[in-house]
Amino acid sequence: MELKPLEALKLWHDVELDLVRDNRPDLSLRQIVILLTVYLEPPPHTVRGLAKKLDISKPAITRALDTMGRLDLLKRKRDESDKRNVLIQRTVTGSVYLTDLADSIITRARETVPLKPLPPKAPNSEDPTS
Amino acid sequence: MELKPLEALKLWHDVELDLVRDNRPDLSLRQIVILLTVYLEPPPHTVRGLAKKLDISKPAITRALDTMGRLDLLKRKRDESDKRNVLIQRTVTGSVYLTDLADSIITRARETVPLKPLPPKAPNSEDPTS
DNA sequence: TTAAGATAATACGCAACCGAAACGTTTGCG
DNA sequence: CGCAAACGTTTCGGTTGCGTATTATCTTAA
Repeated sequence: MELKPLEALKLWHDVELDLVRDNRPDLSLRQIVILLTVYLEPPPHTVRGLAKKLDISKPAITRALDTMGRLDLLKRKRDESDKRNVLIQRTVTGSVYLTDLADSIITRARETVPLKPLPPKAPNSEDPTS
Repeated sequence: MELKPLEALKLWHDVELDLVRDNRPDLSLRQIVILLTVYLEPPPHTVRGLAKKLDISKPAITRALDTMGRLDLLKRKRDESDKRNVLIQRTVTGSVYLTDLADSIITRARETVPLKPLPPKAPNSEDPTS
């Protein structure tokens, strides 16, 4: 995928503006990273594993799980085979949240970075982002 | 630009992971939106204008300017023609911050969403994102 | 000149977050 | 069995953020 700097920043801006404006719960950067990791990478996910992978302290993970658990974006489950562990699991609400996020990214990407219609030289009259 | 849902989320995840891991100042979503708006849209920018455009309360804008001003990501300047206004201006540090962000987005986009090398059927052994 | 309006900043109370350290529970090794 | 290690949570002190309401400053119109 090819992307110019101004296009990249505009895409970022537009998507984050969607996040800020909608009444989606106001997640912090770290929380979103945790949420995405749980949904994108294969289970199992533990507090310690996430802390290590994301370079975030364990208490910060715990607090993020508290908050996002309250929002029903993900849930905890005790590991029965080793009761010291807590397994972090996905929820329907969380899936919906991320589906909406993906929609926003895709839509904004389409608006911001038009597919080039013809390969060699498009007869475009604009050169907005050099 | 074409993007599949899982690609979009992975891109988002990877870039935010860069943000979380690097020692870049820990800006909130709203702060980043403000920063991007100031750098992407034409001046002048005022507190009231940003508050209205982004649908954020004025005190929240003021606080964000305090924080990001301390970080030298942008700066305030009194409007001499109407001293009630405060004009928000760019800084070198802020430009560097956003250049780094753009780099991260572009790099991650290249990793995550490879340009299709041959149109009909590439001899790829993987099908990670359906 | 004075009153009304506009603008940004501040005060206040509250909630969430942070890292470091301490804690309770569970496991597993000696 | 007993004790150290592993794991997640909680506590602690401090910082930052939020929205509402208020304040200080500046402009403009009567």
